[in-house]
Parts: sequence; C-alpha cells; structure tokens
Amino acid sequence: MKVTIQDIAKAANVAKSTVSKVLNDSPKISKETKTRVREIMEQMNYTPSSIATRLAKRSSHNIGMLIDMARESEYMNPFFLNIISGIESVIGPMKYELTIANMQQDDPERNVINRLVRSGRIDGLIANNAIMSEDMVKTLNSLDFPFVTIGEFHSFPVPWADYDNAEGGRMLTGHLLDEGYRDIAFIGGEPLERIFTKRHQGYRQALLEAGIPYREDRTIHGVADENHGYQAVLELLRSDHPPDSLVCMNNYSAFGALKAIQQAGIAIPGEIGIATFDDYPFSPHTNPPLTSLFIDTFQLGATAGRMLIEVMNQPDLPYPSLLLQPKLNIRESTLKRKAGLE
Amino acid sequence: MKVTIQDIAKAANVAKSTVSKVLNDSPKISKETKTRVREIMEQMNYTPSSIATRLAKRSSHNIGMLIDMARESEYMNPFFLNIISGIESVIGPMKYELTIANMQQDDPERNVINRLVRSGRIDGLIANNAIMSEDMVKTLNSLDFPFVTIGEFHSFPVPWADYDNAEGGRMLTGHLLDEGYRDIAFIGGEPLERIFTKRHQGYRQALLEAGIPYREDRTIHGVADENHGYQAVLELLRSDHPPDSLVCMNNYSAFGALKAIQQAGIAIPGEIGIATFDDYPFSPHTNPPLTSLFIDTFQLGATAGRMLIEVMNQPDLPYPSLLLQPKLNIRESTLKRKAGLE
DNA sequence: TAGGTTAGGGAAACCGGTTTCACAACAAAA
DNA sequence: TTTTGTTGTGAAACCGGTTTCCCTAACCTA
Repeated sequence: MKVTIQDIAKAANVAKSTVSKVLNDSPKISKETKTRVREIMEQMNYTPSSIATRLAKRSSHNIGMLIDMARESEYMNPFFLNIISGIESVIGPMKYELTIANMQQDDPERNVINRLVRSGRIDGLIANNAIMSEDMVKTLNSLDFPFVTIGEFHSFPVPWADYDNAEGGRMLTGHLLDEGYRDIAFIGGEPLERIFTKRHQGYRQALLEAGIPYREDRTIHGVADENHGYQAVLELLRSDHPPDSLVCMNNYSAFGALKAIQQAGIAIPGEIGIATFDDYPFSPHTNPPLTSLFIDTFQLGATAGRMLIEVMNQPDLPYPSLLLQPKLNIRESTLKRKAGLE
Repeated sequence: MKVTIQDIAKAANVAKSTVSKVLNDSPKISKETKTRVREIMEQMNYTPSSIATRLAKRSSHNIGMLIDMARESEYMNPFFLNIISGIESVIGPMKYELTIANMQQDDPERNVINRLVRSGRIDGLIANNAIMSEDMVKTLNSLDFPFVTIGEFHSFPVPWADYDNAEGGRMLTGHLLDEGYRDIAFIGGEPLERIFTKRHQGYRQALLEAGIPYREDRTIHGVADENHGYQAVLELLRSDHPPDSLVCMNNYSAFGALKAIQQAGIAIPGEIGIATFDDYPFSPHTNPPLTSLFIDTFQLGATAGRMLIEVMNQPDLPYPSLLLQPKLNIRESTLKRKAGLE
C-alpha cells in the first residue's frame, strides 16, 4: 500500500542504500542517478517515513513544550499562541516539530521525563520556569538533555530566556513617580513566586532611587487574579490614608482593582493611578485605558527556541541566558497626578 | 549508553521477544516472568524507545493540530490554550501526543500533507476550518486519513465540531430586540467568510422572526478588527438615522465600535446598545461591560479530540458533527433601551 | 603497463522495538 | 500409553530507513 524506499529502489533498479543516499543528497551519488531516482520518487509519490528516519538517525527532530495546562490557563492564555508561534518561527525552518505536552500537578516528574525525554520523543525541551522543579533540572542535566526555561531561573544555572521583570517593576513604578504619585501599592503575587520577587524588587528599587521609604503594608500578596485585585483594593481603601496609586501584577488583578475603585466612586487617574504588568491585548480598552508593560511574547518564544537550538548543537556551551527589555505603554490610567496636586 | 530491550533481555536471560511481550502485557507470558522482567527494567531504569515502538507498530500515536499562526494569531490567541487543553484532556489519557504545526499561507497544501501525514508523523489531524481547503479535504480523504475540523464545514461532508454560530447570532440579536432595540447593525466579517455567513444568518433570522425588515446597508463588511469596528461606526454615524444598536463579529471589532461611539459622545447603552460574539476574558472589563456570547473553547477542543479519536477508531462511520450551544452573558452594554423610549 | 586513486554504487548490519510461528514441556483425555 | 491440547518461550523476520565497508571500473601517474 504505502510506497517505501524498497519500492523506489526496485523501480529505479538500484539498491535501497542508494535511494537513501539520494534522499540525503550524498556526494557519492552521481548527478544522473540522483535525478533519475528523484523522478521516480516523484512519479510514485513517495514520502519517506519520518518515524523510520528518526529511528535510524537516532533523533526525533521534535521539540517539546511542557506546560501545566490547568494551572497556566489563566495566566498564559493571551500569550500562548504568540509564544508557540515564536518558537515555531525558529524551529520550523530547521525542520523541527513542536509537541505540546501537559504536565499535571500530580504528575510525578519522573513520569514526564520518562514519557517525553527518555523515550526519545523529543530532542529538546522548553518549559515555563514555574513548573521546572530543581529535581527536574537535575534529572535533565544528568541525562545531558538540552532544555531552556521561559522565565528566569535563579536557584540553578540553567539556560533561560525572560523579560527583565525587575526592570519592568522599575519602569512602572518610576513612571508613576514621574507622574507625581508618591504612595504606590503593589498588588498581587505570592512571596515565593519567582516572577513576583523580581517584579517587586524593581518596584522597591525605584522607590529607593526616589528616596521614598518602602512600606511592607503597601504590598498585598495573593494569587493575582481579578478577585484578589478587587479585595486588595477594598483592603487598602479601608485605611485612613489609602495609597495614591497601584502597580498590579497582571491585567486581571488590575481589572479587579479597577472595579473596586470605580465602585467606591474614586476617580482614575484623578485620585488614584493604576499601572500594570503584562499588556494584554485588551488593556487599551478598559475604562480608563490601562498603562501597562508590554512584553513581546512572540520574541520571547523565538528567543527560547533559538537558545534551545544553540544548546542542542553545542551542549558544552556555558549556560546562556537572555533578558529581553519590556516596553511601557502609557495610557490614561496613570495621567499626571501633578495636575491635581498643584 | 542508553539501555535497550536487548540489554533487558540479556539481563533477564530471556529473548527480546519475551521482553516485548512483557512490555505489552501479553497474556502468553507467565506472571513470574513478567514480574522478574519488570523488576529488571526498573533496576536498569529502562524506558522503551517510542520511536522504535511506533515504527514497529506503524502508528505515530500523535495527533496534529494545524494552524496558520500568523493569520490566526489575532483571532485565536485568547482561546488557543483552551482549545489545546481541551484536546489534550481527551487524547492525553489515551497516550496520544499533540503536535502543533504551522501552515503558512504560501505553503502549498501538498507540502503540509506530505510533511505531516504521508510521512507518518501524525495519526490524525485537527484543523481550523479556515485553513482547510477543499483540495486538502479531498487529499486527506483519498489517503483515508482521519481528521476533524474545528468550525463547521459546509461545502463538503467532513467531521467537524463547532459552536452554533447561527443560533448565536439569533441569541444576540434576539436579546437586543428584547431590550427594545429596533435598528440593529451587524459589524464585521467578509461576505464569503464561513463563520460570518452563519452568524449573519442568525441575525437575519431573529430580525425576520421579529418582523423587522432586513436592511443591506446595516451590515458593514470587513476584517473584524478594532480598526474596522471603529471605521464602521463612524460610517454608520454619518447617516441621518444611525442604528440604535450593534452586533459585532468579535470583541476586537466591538472595541473599535466602543471607542468610536464614546468619542462621538454617544451614551452606551442609553442611545446605542452593543452586543458581540466571543466573550473574551476581558469583555466584562470594558466600559461599559460588553454583553457577549460565551463559547466554551475548552469544550470545543475536547469535543474535537473525542470526535477525532472516534473517527480514527471507526473510519467507516458516517461523518459525525457536533454543534455546541453558546451562552449569552448579558452585561451593561445592552441594558434596556425600553426605559429610554418610554 | 603496473600500481595507486578516485568515483559510484551495492550488501549487509543496524536502529529498537513487534509479531508470527515453531516448539518444548507438561497436563488432560482417550 | 498414545493422542490431543495448553502454556510459555525463543528464533527470526519485519517495520523503513541509515551507515559502514567493500568492490569494480575508470582514470592518473611514473
């Protein structure tokens, strides 16, 4: 039924090793033979079995992307396709494929590693730093298996690509300061969450540079969803001197904050300013439009892809890592407070 | 280096065929041998090569998802991870993997088919109906290759899963009518676009049922992005009697419309109501919050996955297809016009 | 013209599994 | 006791390619 290399060999009256060499454009085959064999392939509509090729070549030509779908759904949804597209844009032209795998929270890591890595399904792995445990890193390293994390990884030297979250925190906070805000709260993020610590660090840095003392009670920890943003603002508003502005961990938490502030009848940006990380495609459309920190997630994916290829080709390279710079999109939600102060 | 089935066979002092049978839990192997061999596998940390297995079993155990990343990026971004998760939720437990492949616009279809299908990389395909040309369907059918499209497919009998777009159009329009709106415009969508025709058909149906004549000039065709929504509203407002409400093809076009209306100083929903397809996660957060038609994209993915498995197992089944029902999320942007009329 | 290169292609082993079939050993039936 | 059946295992072919190594013919060089 399906036409194989044997059929081609028979039809062309050559050995199948010769056909294989034609497929790989070996210099040991004459021009004439090549064109003849190729014509026959064309005629017989032959496509080599990639499975067989991979077995023989001992390479799956497949890149794995590992995510925790249930958990990341909220957070990555708006960007996921961009990241994937970015990865594909670099690995696709190199004839690699992309396999998306789900890692459930209850999945013992060994399981994932076995299923994907040791079984030879993939040649390299890209994963969010959130699901990359240290154990997993150790196991991957012990197998000499190439991988890159999306998101900075501090506890270990591994190759990673990320946006500069600390700088982002500085930019957002600095922008609010520039606009005349002085009492800036930080909403969302768990204390031990990696991405939170970086962002928060930039926030503190900007305050420090502006000579404004950091206040513990101005950071409202939590999962950074809409509900938390909402509750956080309610909590802040209960105090005698609520902050005059907010930096939110992401758009959802900013939405919650927005809602709470509006319900309280407080003017944005008149009385309170809001800036947020992660410029989701809809943040220009809120009321008022949200000043937010844009991250080119396509670039992030592409960078991770490039790094992975690099690591795969030169396994002995020192761990590369790359910080991309975010971009501040200034919108109405942080319009000058100065005006009101004067 | 890597431990193979041979190594296990040698260590267990059995033939490799026996090891293979243990792997597949063949009833022909005795309990004792099974446990003994399994212990050795455990000890030697053996994981079978999935590539070899696939070659021998003539099945890749891999499902392909084909999309045009560049083109779909805008439209599918907010849902993509959900769809993927849905697919994974059904194929994952059946030990299938998911390969995401990009189909560029300039890619001749034969290329994709060869690369993915004839090379044996995937056992089944899921694709958006937008990129499934009739030629592609024909080729896939001629290869007896199982596939499912996400999105209704009319020109051909193929298995597909979709939301009921016509019913959605009816629901949105019907809702506006219920609220007292009478002159409803439809914004966005190209005349030949499949998804548009269905949605528009529901819109017309609702008008018909309400005894309101359909007006050609109330449909503003276009690509359904923010800019088009914006321009469309400008155009509508130029007329002497602008419509009193809008149904938008998607959230982006609704955003554009929103912006144009607000800039013109027209009240929503006081003077004009807006309802839109596709309840993006941020439509509750616009100003005013957008009434929109929710589509459970996880379910859509899961349904497509289930159908594909079904088609793969029983190729001779008549083409199944499934319409899921959308859900109307009523928000402020369509509050009763009746009030204003009385 | 002998000896050494080089170019082109074939045979066979191999990648790591699966599957078919033969067969030995033992049990049950006649 | 012979026949028939059953159970458990192994040998070898196979999946569809790649790679190594060898061979032959033609071409060079002295």
